Amino acid sequence: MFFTPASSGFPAEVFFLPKRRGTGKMRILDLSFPRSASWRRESRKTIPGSRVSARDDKQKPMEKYNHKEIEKKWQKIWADQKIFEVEVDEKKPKFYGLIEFPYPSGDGLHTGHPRSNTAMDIICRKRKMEGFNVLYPIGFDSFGLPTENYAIKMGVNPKIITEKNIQIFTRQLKSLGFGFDWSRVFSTTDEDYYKWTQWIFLQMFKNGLAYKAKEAINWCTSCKVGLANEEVVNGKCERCGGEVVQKEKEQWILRITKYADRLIDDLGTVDYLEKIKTQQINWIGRSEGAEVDFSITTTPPSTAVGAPLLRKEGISSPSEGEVVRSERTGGVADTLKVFTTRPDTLFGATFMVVAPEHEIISNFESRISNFGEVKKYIEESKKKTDIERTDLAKEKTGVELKGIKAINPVNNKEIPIFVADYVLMGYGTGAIMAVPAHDTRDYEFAKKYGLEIVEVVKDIKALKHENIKTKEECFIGDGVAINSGEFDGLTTVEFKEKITAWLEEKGIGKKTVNYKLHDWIFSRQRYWGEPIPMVYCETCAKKKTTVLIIHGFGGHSQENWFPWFKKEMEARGINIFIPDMPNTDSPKLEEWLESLEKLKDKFAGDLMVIGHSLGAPAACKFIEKNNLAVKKLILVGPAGKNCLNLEGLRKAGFDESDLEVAKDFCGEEPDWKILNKLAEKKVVYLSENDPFIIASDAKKEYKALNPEFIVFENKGHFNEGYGIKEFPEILKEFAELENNGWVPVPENELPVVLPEIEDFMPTDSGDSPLAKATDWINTKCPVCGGPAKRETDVMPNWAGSNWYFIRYCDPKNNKMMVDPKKAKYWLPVDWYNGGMEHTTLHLLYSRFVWKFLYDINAVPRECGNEPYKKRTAHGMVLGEGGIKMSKSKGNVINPDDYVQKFGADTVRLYEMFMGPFDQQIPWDDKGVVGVYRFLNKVWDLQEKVNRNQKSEIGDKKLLTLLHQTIKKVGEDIENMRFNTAISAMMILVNEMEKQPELRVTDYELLITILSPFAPHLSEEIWSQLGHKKSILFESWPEYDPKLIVADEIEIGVQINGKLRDAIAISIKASEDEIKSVVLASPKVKKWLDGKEPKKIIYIKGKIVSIVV
RNA sequence: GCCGAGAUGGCGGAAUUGGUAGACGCACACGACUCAAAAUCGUGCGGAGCAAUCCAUGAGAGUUCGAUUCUCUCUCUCGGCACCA
Repeated sequence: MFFTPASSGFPAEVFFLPKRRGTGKMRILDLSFPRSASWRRESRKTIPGSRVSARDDKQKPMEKYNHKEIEKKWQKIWADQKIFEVEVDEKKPKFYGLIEFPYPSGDGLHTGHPRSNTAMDIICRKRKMEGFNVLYPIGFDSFGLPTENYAIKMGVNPKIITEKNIQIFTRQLKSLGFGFDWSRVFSTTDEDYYKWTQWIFLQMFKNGLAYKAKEAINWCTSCKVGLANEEVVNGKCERCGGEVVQKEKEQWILRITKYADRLIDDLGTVDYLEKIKTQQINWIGRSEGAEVDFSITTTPPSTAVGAPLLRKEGISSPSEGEVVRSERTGGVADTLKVFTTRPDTLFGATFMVVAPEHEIISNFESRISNFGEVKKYIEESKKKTDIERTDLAKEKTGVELKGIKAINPVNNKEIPIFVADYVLMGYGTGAIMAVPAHDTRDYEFAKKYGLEIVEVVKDIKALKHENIKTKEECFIGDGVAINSGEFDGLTTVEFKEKITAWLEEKGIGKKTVNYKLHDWIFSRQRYWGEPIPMVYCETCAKKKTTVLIIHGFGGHSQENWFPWFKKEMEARGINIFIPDMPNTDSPKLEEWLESLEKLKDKFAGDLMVIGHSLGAPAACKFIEKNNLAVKKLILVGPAGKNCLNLEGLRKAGFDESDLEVAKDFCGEEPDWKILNKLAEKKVVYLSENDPFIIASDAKKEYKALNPEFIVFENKGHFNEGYGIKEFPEILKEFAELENNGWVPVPENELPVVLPEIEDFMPTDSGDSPLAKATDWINTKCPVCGGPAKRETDVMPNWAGSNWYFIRYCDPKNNKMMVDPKKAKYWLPVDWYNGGMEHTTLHLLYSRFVWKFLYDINAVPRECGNEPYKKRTAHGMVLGEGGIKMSKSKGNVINPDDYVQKFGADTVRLYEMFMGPFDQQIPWDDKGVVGVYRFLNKVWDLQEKVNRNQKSEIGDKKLLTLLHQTIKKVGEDIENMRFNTAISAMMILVNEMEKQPELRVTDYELLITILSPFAPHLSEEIWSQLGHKKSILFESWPEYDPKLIVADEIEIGVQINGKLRDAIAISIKASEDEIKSVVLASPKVKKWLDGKEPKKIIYIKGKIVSIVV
């Protein structure tokens, strides 16, 4: 280790400090180093070569504690006695402490890991001593790009690298003595684990939360992988910094947006740091406002200015001035829909802006007179990378769409339409109404192009205080309406409400909520991830499914849950028909059947029919009459006379003519036996309080049909009056349907094991490297048994880390994701600590997945709808000099060296002592020495302990300090103020050192409160004090409230606000006594200089302030 | 640009219902032990001054008997978001 320069002749130790991190060199002390004069003097006298033996002889006999031996010994004892291995124990309260499981990178553990791990270890050890059944698990988040990239470079299977890295991490983590339950360890790359990650995906698919769609995705040109929006930072890849471009690709996507509201609202029920909550809320970015339709007119102005101009589908654009009403369904209306959070500024909307990608531009191509110019602008903006687009933010550009105008619905004014890239297609509707008087961006744009600015909100503050000037000419705050016709004088809040109601009434707008959050792109075109358990079957894809919904009496296609359902089905690539039936208000069965027969030719593939209300009997007759083979028949209502609830209908207010209609449809029973044969699967929805159908009768009547009955409490027919907007329960009926040919792998075939391949290189075409594994790809279709191909994309890294904390409760279960009994006991996590860098994505995703699992009862109700009760965050450990640690900078600090040199306890203690836990702190090599000295002092104190004498020795002051320290350490741990807790213990130890003798009980208390921080040392001392059991079985000490009050206190004396004196006085002294003592003090007398005090203020136990 | 956090000795930091600024640790200086070094122990350690004292918590103002703590203005640093309508 050491070498002696031949020229020097000095013992090597004089000149060389221990090896430093990173440099690989010895640090050489400069001989001109200005050491003490005596050192220089003495060093000149030294005789080379005579020292080493002398040192050995005369070294102070003080035995330093042997951290290497002690730490090894206690780590073995903890493991042998399985002290941290826990099981469900209903008799004890549980505590589940969680840290982010590490990614086993090739660099090994760095100093950031022990910071979080030690903190939670301290908390968990304290909880254990407080009597809790503590679960503190560990595992590895082992899928991921760095390993895969390394594998590509070295040509080794990532599996081998991962296993090796995990071994290194395991050894390192064990060397630090964390109280992990190692019996529960797993890695996300374990087949037993990712089987359930895949299972969760399948549940999402079956519940309509996973879909495959062709979408422009963020494509990292360097990693050759699609990224979630969340993974793109400033237009660059979060991971490698490579350029990100848009690429069209079929992707698996998870509907996280469905949970957006709950992900915000439920934050009210958890104990997270405020800033973490804010980050979640900002990321989801919910904003409430209104959608408003602006009609479009062509110039020269149409004769019907202000009337909405509508266009039939298929006609490229209307002729001048023509007004065409579109069909209610299927037509593309010529309105420009905008989203605004400020509908109250509608009167100030003087122009409109659409994003370059907006369809209106191509729809009106022939009417836009300057289309060439527009096209050029669009192409230029497409060429800009995201970075350029943001860089150019200062200067807004755009082109007017000449030849078309929009009409402001509130005042019928014609306003121009622009295309500009400051409007984003991805948010709202991709079009805005521009209100330059009250929006900075619109203001900038209007100024540049000389557009009209109409002020419609008056600043109330400015009205009250005329001298206050607003900073800019454009006022964006709330105020009072002006220039807004009948709405003048309303406050912004009132106005928003009124105008939204007005828009809804007129049918030109509605209240809307928008989110920044997008659905989560879940495909990665890589190798080292969980295979997505889906199979593509061309036969099934061709087959296609047709869904037909027959609405009820007085119904039509645009109401109830039908529009929502149509969208859901279309997203799955399913043909769906919801025809408007003839004479809906006085329907005749014959007419309906005729109209349905006309549709028949359009059906393709398997047919599924839903009959809703009066549509139910119509559906039955339709199928029977036309001898249609139906894959599934769903009836929501009575189809025959026996279960028709005539009494209920009368009570519900239907008159006799209505009942005649019911009789027309239901009077003649369908032939149930034939229907039973024609329909492969039958489901009947019932509700206990449905006025149309009596559930018990229905069950009898439908007996011959042999259906599955689904009974809802209050949802079978109509819910909440007429027309629920969404009916998610029904989606399950379509779960096994093909999604454009995508078929889920049957659950009993999981896991879909990642095949071993040789070439991991991703392709420029955007296909996963798995696409080359032909043996693996070709499989059988689980539905039709024909040849099919496996999905070759894999899941993102987040997939495994979403739910790992659930699996810890029951890591070896091969029957289910988690045993509900165990989940019920351990979950939710009581305290989760991790880095700030994971408080948006990982936290959001895992909360989403938890909520989903909660909804489908995969985690029991008792666990609640939030996975983490409490979430805190630690600051990053920076390299020396305050620079972020990175391999490329060569300043990564490996805790191994410090564990070797100073021991695990020192590393743990230093990581906690270096500064406030939540702030980022640079690592300081020298600082480590301080806590090492402290631990040695604690060890050396053993010499002072009087083991026989348990009675009063030592003074009361020490006892007071001891109990104050117990109090402080306990409180500081709870608040994660570990640095001050350690400092308090240092003060106590310094004080104990000064004592000639120590009571063994006092020393034991010190060791007990120190034990969570420095467990090895504490255990060793504890056993040397004669205890047989681990200190972890000791209870956490309580301080004596009487003892924490000192007998004598020091009180400061201020004269005219300046501190002039301090006097020591008994705690029992009264205010008057204190005042007289103060006034008698010579220093005070001197400063008073004979003057009479005007006022004497006494703050109890703190200060006396004299005013002259 | 917006949101959030922060700025205290040579360094990491402590102290807030407004009440003795600089705890604890590092570094440094001197001393003890040693032939010597390391380790250890002791003393000192914000600045100016021989001292009494004065000045000091990013800068400037204010409230108060008293402000690191509260209010206002400004500067800088860090983190998050970034044309989100």
